Amino acid sequence: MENQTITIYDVAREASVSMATVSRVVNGNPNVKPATRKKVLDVIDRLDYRPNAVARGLASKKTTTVGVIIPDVSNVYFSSLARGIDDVATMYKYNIILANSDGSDEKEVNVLNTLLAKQVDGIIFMGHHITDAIRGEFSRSKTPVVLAGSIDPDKQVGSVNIDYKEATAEAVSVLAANNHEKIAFISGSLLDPINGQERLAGYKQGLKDNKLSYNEGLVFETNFNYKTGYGLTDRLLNTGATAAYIADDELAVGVMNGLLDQGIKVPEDFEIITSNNTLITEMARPQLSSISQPLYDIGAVSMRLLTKLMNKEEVEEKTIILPHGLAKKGSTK
Amino acid sequence: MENQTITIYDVAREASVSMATVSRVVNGNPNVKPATRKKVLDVIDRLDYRPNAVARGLASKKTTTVGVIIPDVSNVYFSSLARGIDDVATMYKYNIILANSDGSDEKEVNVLNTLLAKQVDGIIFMGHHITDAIRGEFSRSKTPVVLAGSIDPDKQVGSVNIDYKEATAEAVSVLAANNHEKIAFISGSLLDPINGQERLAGYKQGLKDNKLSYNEGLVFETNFNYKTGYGLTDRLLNTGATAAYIADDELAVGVMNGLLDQGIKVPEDFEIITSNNTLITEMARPQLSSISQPLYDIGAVSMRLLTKLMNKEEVEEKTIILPHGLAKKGSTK
DNA sequence: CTGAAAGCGCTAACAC
DNA sequence: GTGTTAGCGCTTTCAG
Repeated sequence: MENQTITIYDVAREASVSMATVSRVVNGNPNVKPATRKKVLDVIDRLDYRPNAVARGLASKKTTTVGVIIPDVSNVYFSSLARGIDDVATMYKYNIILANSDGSDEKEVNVLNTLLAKQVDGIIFMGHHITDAIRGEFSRSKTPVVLAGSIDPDKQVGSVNIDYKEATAEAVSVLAANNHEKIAFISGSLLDPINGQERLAGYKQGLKDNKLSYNEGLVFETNFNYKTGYGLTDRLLNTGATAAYIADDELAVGVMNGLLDQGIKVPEDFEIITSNNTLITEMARPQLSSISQPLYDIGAVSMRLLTKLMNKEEVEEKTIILPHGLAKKGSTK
Repeated sequence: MENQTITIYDVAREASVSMATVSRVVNGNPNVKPATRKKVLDVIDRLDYRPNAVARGLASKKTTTVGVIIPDVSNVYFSSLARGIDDVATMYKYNIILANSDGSDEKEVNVLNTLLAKQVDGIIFMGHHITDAIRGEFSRSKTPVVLAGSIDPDKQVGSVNIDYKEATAEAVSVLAANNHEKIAFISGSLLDPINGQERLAGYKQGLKDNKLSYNEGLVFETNFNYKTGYGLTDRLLNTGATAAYIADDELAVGVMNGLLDQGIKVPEDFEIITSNNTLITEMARPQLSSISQPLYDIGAVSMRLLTKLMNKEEVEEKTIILPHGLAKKGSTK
């Protein structure tokens, strides 16, 4: 009972053609007479032959798989991007090797290296910041890279994002329009460009646009976690803030629930605008007003851009900015 | 400016040894004199040599990658499993090819085939039911398979789950203890064994244990979606139900919010127990009481089981049942 | 402890 | 249109 794997050679023999011909029909090469094509196809069917993608990869130097480096798949923000990435990948016949990095600089480098060792045709990177180590690896290898929902001030590689600065400024303006004087800014590490540069700049811009002054005491540098948000209540109230822009939905629900549990009414006593408009903004009560961004599309467009890069097509602009919006719901008046 | 990829052969030449020796040091084979090992390592470092995993895969017939078939990564239930899978995979030096199936029978088969073509060493399958087509592919290939959080009545392949029947019966008993006469059962397709067999059986068992009679009118077959749950309110109330067991968290929040928005108080007028105890049960107000299951662990244990199978180790029991619990929160009295 | 040599299964010129 | 022939980069006997 040998379970001999059947190869292209077996098919060639059975069909009395050369392996080159078999390869041609398998790859849809038109230079094959219909009759022989049919003959080969029949044998393939009879023998239940399946091309070995690994051998093909070695011979052609293309694996039709791309690496996706993600901080944490179980986080809705990232898994939404991942879904968009995979759908477009499938559309273009690519597969995805998904690797969690936990946002750890060290893991990111490790993971990137094993992905490269596996000869992926391209890489999609999601992360809060690009370390020099990662940047070095990126430029050292000629494998195309696209950042999805991640900012690299250097703009050396492709990227797809929304205009975080503008979106944040708008959110702050909405809050300011309701006569709040003290609007808090609650985000993750300010060392991450998306927070420390984009969003913070947008916050300052928003304040300025509404003749409000910037006060460092209203800036909260924390992490994107429900419990963290929930625990922030006292510190937040102590600043005298009556509204807040929050950079993450889970964090925002935490903050809101913390306020509610202390008897603070949202939006009557405190207004909140969050950033990702994920499903949880709808599940929360009151529903959370939010910047809306096309998460699925950011992933999808990233992958589409990557296919072009892998295909060495001309790309007019590899720093893509997608449109955003503002969904007013129950946490603003 | 040739960017010639540097191969094991280059290293061998530079280090004045054979490629066999280089291969040995790269693979940690102990049969190498320390001195030569060092010499080789130095050259590897100097040349910045990186083994080509594809070539290695072809020669060794092992790719150190496993395929993961998932209905939808952007669903927290599945992405939590995926996280457990990836962590253990990384621990054992495997990578994950992640493929979304949308729960479509056809896509599942396609995806399975491309995964097999890519010579994955093993497969983790998540899905609501196992079609004959899939079962056929599973038995045809000798690639080991493990089901994660998915039931196959046939038990031909490995699987990791909790005891859904028992857990559901317990949930129903908790509800019954609060003197509800009409307890609804709200789940997904009853054609899926996990719902139609396990959970429904548990529901009936729970009713029986509490001397309540089964009434088909209280069984809701729907899908796991927030909006669907939200839209269920009228039909649900019309049955006269005053409590419900719900098979999915998003669905449960939908149902609850629908009730709340019609002025029904939870848990005073209506009690709810949901099934997955994901983070959203905590974010909801009131918080949702839930069966608790170790999602991350189900993924992790699945992957661990798969490593054993791939390694041809003896496995005492390949149908693994993990413990569950019941977390009482705000949606029950 | 080390080297030689034969593949792994397929693609890609290059002839005919 | 179709066949021949080299490899792709590495692992793995088998000698020695």
